Amino acid sequence: MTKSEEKLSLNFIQEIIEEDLRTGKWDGRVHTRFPPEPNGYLHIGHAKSICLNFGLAEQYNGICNLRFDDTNPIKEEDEYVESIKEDVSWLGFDWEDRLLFASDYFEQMYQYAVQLVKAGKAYVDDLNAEQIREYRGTLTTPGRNSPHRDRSIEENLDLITRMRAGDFPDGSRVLRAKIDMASPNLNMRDPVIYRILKASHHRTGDEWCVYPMYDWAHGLEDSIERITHSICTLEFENHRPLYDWCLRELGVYHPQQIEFARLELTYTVMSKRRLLELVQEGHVSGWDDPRMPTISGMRRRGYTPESIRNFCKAIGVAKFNSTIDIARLEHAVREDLNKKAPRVMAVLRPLRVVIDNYPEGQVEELDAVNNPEDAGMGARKVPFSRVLYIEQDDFREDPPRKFFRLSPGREVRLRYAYFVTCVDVVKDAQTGEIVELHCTYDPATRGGDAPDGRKVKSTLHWVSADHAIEGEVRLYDHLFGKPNPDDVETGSDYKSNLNPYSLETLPSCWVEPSVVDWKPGSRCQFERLGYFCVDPDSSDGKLVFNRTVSLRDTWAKIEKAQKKK
RNA sequence: UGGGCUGUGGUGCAAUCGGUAGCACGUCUGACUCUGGAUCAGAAGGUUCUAGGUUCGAGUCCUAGCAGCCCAGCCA
Repeated sequence: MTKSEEKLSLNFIQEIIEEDLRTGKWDGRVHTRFPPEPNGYLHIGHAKSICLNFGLAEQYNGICNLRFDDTNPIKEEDEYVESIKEDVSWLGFDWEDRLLFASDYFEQMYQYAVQLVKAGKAYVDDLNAEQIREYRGTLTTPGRNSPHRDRSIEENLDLITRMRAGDFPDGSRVLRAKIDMASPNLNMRDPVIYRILKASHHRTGDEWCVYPMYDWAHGLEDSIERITHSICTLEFENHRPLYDWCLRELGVYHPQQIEFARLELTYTVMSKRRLLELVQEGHVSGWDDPRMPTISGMRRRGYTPESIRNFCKAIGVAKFNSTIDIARLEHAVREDLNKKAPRVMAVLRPLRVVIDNYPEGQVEELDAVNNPEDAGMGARKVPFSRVLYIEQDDFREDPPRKFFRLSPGREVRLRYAYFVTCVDVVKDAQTGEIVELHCTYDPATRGGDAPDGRKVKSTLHWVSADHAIEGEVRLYDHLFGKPNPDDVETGSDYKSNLNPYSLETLPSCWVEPSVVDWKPGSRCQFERLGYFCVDPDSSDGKLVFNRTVSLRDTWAKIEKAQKKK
């Protein structure tokens, strides 16, 4: 996309920002924030928000804070803070010196609450949670005022002081904003803004026993940090009137809240609750299981930060609740890895091949290009010898139509090596299973080109049996079998759609020796198969590879179409 | 007779604040190729939720419907 095209199609948030810049609403400033609650791991949906907030700041010469919205000590942990920091920075964003915590504003937020009480706009309520719910009314009927709604300011002040001092047990009292119990927006029916929680906080320890609720805290955090555009997801639209009310009543700096649609992806689930459930029930190996849509899972799977950022840019930002086809994510990694990943040959399901006319004991080091897309990535040597492995899929004794690979009597090219022709098929006497192929090679085709100009229909990857190193390969597929995991029979839940084939482990594959020293995280393309990366489970003796994504596979499509007929 | 938001090809997003629907992903052809990859060229696919209305002209404006999503935590 060129600059001028980008200008022509601004998303609705960019439009707001540019208008603000034009009118000087924020003195030309753009200051956003990414405000995660440290109660779980980040996923690709958060990546959309991160790219949006940091991206907007970058685009308009502004800044973006990383702010932990840690107002509920019961759910929050340092482990999550650390993983979130790692993920945001891995994605390529820098919060510089603006690593912030809502908990650092607890005193100020409390003082603001006192101010609200003094203004007669908040009161301490003795109703319990159940009673508050009853008094709240329903979607179609108005609520009723609490009997404690009209306490004197003095009494409220005394009560809130004692709440903070720890005089009352959990749940016995709350501080409520005094707004309107008949409002059609339930969030405005005297929302609770402080609750008593005698819980230890991951940063403030036991300093506090009252904690602010989201609606009270969030706007104040934005205000204190002098955020200009407070970007959040659609479900907070109903909260905006309250966000505005709080800041207006206090008469403080007042950012603009803007809501956008959260990301949904086909074949996966995105809610923290469900991801946690998958982890806890052992459907996946952990938050960083390569099948998870978490940032840590995708990192382990082999996704690059660039591919995720490109994906987020490509899907756009709007207010329509949409579901993105996971093929777009896969497209984004392929596009990036195609340019960056060195090519390697590996055979996943080995079929032994003996080159009958190749001298026993001879080994040749053949030249192979590391990346045809980038000459700068150089070349390497791969050893060739008399006994090789090729992919089982690359041979058919009885080739169907349009099958171009090896079959009896047919000549194909071994990549960077020689033309070979299949002359014999050896089968297991008992099972009839093909155990070995015999071929002859044409010495004149060394390197892969025939001096007489003859062509072959296909090129196969291969490894030398004596030189290849053994490795484990883990193939991943979609976590769920249906585009929409919620598409279930009545009575069962999304988990009944878990894809039983989402992980296939191939314990003994053969990889060309150039990868011996590779470390976890290294990425490559196994030619003709897909993009892979070295998993942390690798040990000195044995490398473990994760398949990030397969290559586009035209033959698989043809085969599938043929089967349908 | 709760309120808020949204509705454009299979999917996602555009359309210079009325000018006659475009891009991407996906799908399907073909070319090229030492990856059936990549690349390149092309095709199919939309009565812009519906019905009225304003206008020379409406995806854009008006009216009335319909559908979907969100809200009754002392979660965020």
